[in-house]
Amino acid sequence: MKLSMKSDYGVRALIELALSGGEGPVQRAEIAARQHIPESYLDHLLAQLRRDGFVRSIRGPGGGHLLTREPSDMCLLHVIESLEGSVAPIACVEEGGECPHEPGECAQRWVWEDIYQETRRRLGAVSLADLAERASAQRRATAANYSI
Amino acid sequence: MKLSMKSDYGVRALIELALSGGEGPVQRAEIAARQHIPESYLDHLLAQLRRDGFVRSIRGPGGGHLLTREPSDMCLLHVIESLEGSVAPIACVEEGGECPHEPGECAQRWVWEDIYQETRRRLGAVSLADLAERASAQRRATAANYSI
DNA sequence: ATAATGTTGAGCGAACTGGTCGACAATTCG
DNA sequence: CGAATTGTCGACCAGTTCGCTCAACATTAT
Repeated sequence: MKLSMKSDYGVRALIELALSGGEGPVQRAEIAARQHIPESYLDHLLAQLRRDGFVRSIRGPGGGHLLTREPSDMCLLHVIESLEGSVAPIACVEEGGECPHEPGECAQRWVWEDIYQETRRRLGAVSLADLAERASAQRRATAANYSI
Repeated sequence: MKLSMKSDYGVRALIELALSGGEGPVQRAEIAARQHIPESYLDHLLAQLRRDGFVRSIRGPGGGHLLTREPSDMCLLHVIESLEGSVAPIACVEEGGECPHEPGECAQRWVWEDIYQETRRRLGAVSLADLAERASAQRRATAANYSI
């Protein structure tokens, strides 16, 4: 029932890009440092996110990574589904899934189906902009604490 | 984000016991056969469920497994938490958890916290009796189909 | 005693996770 | 042009988990 680090890391990376929006491409090393992600692992996540159209990249000196759209136009659900594959808690709940044991439906399925839909609904309601704003507010608070 | 087979199997086993309530102990082999669970694997699940007080067992010939309480008095949440450990989608959301990266709170945590609580709420609202009733209705329907 | 049953723990192959590394491609700058 | 900088891709790897098996043992009805 656990989410993998992929999603956590991936979302953090996107938040970082959102926070640096409009300041040109951000380099892998910088994302990794600021969000404490192993740099060579971040490769894979960025690759996946690029494949699914969340980021684009620029090679060569001065290159880096950029969001393809406005942070407010990207929801957490799509990001997680890109990285995690699916947030279905049990296989038979996904599109076209069937309970392998019982014909038609099994006794538990409706419960998980409900939880699945609710999870998707909630993740779909959160945009990258929401997360970035929260992260930035948090940084300001932390900075204020340090400066006392 | 997947539930393991443990929970699925374990819940099925308990449903089976609920359906056979009042008919004396049910043997491992019978539960396994009726719910298509590998018999020797079922051992571990029953052991766990016994440790956490959902079933008790009687040894020797004529022995088997019984629920310790009324099916209506056991909710899905407790069963799943016994078998799965926790339904927390991310570690920092559990009791006493802290985001290892960021001090205080991380930008994503609130989302997962909400989903965690909602999931627990929904699982807590479903009793074993509900599931057993559904399973039995389904069996009647299947039997009716076959008899046409 | 014997047979039927549950109990326990060791172990196993396959898959997955989190991560590293190295070769390569593209781009910029001198 | 060539060197430096950056991203891209795929192989690989150690460790863990998953689903499952098995063998040895404990308990009890007959």
